[in-house]
Amino acid sequence: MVTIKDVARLAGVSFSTVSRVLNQKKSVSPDTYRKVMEASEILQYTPNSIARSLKEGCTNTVALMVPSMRNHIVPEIAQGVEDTARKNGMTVILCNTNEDIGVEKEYLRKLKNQLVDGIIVTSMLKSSEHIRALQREGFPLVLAIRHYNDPIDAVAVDNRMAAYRAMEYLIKTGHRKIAIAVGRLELNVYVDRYKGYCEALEHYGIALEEALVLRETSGLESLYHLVRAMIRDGHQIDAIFATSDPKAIMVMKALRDCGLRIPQDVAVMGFDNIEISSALEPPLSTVSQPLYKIGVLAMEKLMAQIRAKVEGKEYKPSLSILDTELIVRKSTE
Amino acid sequence: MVTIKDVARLAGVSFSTVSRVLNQKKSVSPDTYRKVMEASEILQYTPNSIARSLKEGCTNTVALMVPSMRNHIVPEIAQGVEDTARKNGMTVILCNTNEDIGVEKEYLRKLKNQLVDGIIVTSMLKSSEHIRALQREGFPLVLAIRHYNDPIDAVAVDNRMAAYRAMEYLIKTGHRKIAIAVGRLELNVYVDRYKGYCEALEHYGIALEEALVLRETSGLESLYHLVRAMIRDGHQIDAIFATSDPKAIMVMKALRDCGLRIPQDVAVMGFDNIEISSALEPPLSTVSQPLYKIGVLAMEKLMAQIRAKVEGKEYKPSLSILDTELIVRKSTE
DNA sequence: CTGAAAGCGCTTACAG
DNA sequence: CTGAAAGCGCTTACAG
Repeated sequence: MVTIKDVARLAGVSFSTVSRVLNQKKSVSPDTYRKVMEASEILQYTPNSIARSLKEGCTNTVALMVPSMRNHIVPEIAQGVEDTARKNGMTVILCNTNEDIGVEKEYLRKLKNQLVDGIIVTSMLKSSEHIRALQREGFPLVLAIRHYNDPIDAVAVDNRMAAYRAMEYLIKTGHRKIAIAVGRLELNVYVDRYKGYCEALEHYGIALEEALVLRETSGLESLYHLVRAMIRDGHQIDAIFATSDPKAIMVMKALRDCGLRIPQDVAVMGFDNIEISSALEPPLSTVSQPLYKIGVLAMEKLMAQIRAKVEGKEYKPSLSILDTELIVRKSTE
Repeated sequence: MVTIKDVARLAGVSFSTVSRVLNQKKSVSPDTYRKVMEASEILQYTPNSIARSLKEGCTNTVALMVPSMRNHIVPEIAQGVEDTARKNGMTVILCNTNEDIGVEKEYLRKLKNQLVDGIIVTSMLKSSEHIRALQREGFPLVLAIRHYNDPIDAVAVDNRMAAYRAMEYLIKTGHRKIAIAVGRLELNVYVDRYKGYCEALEHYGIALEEALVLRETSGLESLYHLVRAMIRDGHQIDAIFATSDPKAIMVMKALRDCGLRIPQDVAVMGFDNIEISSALEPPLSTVSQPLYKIGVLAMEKLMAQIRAKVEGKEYKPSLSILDTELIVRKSTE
């Protein structure tokens, strides 16, 4: 391994001079500058960032905490985070909690004092008190997607409003018996989408029927059976609002297996606009979330927090709400 | 930040004793041990891993280099890598090259001397000479999915054989005019799947028709147009072998838009078995790759390499080929 | 303009 | 069994 001392020896100067040349250009003679740069080039020297981190007290590294790589929206957010981090000379550590709050705690403990300058959390649960504690200690922290109205920097969409708009579209195109396939209610995104569903029904004078509320319990498969059971029990429906695209795909499969046509018998609306939604048969109407942008913005906010902390300035956390877009395709025609 | 000195002060011992207690249990009196552990507990002390890394010369961190988070097989591999790393006290850095060899080089340069103990590369291209150079320097390195018969540790599947078996199934179920939707040939996985296609045709005495070879150029959309053009030009086909599931989904869309039924008019075979393949209409026949296991094994091999390097033992790189499985569903019935 | 020194937080031989 | 010292590779005031 090439160190600063090797460069100093080859250049014939002290190693503090090498450091000075490589970091701040001020106060070095042109001749010294040239010698150091040449030696550095010849030896292909790159400063040891571990040593620099220890000295500087910052690592130029952030953690991205995700609930699972299998979650369909995670990769696109990670793409945004990593792109932005890389462009700014930062490195991203991948922390997968597998939706396990114990693993989350473990990771935070590990990351807190040392490895990272800040954390982006996409796995926040209502009960994640250790994350709130971290923020109170002044540790740079940004929530993405999942947030619970804490005074913590966050980037998300207005799930209630987006769901309301999607429902409104279904209602205005003549649907009245609209079921919902809703995700685990421990996640506020699903609570909010469910609220939007209820509010739209209420606003348009449609009674909420508990039998049409399908609650995903154990994975996508459970939804398949709930849809089939609802149909088998004789509930007449003309639309289903699925609170995520993978749920919508499973709902479509269940409906087809019941002999129902989409959209002639039952319209299906999704949420997320994952890549393949447009290639399905029929193409899936859905709500588009700007996932990449959420990743970018989360990283930018985190860097702003880190900068403020280094400069000793105050930073005021805020909630950024990005726009969603209703994508109408054949599944609701 | 709590340091070893704070613990030493509270416990009333020297900081070297604290380190000794916390690292190797030998040669400490029970009383000292107790005092240090208590103080450490009270202060919630965790050793600064940056300082430890600098001293030890290793970081317990590895890099996972991926071509893109949008690549459908990447998240599942990452899941396997991260799970295995975490269970072994290692941390994973996410390096996204976006299929850009310049970014890849940049990352390697950054990671090489310092941050990580080893690298898992899933983005290897035939032309990635800098990766070969790294391996020759003795840097712990494992390739996953993509490899080119270099003497480098690698984990993959036998794409040629898997494609051959998939084609054999199509042929044995009565298909003769089989088109292929093949990915970019700079990736050996597609070259090998294409070879399997050719060999199966040859073995069963079916002539290879260049007009039935659809080469994806710029993204999935290009395939859509190639399929439609082939049909419009009057080429009679009874099956399409798509070399990945996303390609198969796009192919299915194109066929439907041509008024063709799947599988009655044209059977469709995919490759990868991504989660939603079973929920498509019709459910997609495909080849299942053990992606999670590939991630796990890649990480295990990397740890073995790192261990060998630390212990100064020799390590012999090897290629691990995992089994694929042909999944027959309705799209080829 | 440049070198010697201190110090970031730790680990580990080396004395005692 | 335990403390003092050296040193990992760097940065940055401090002298000169």
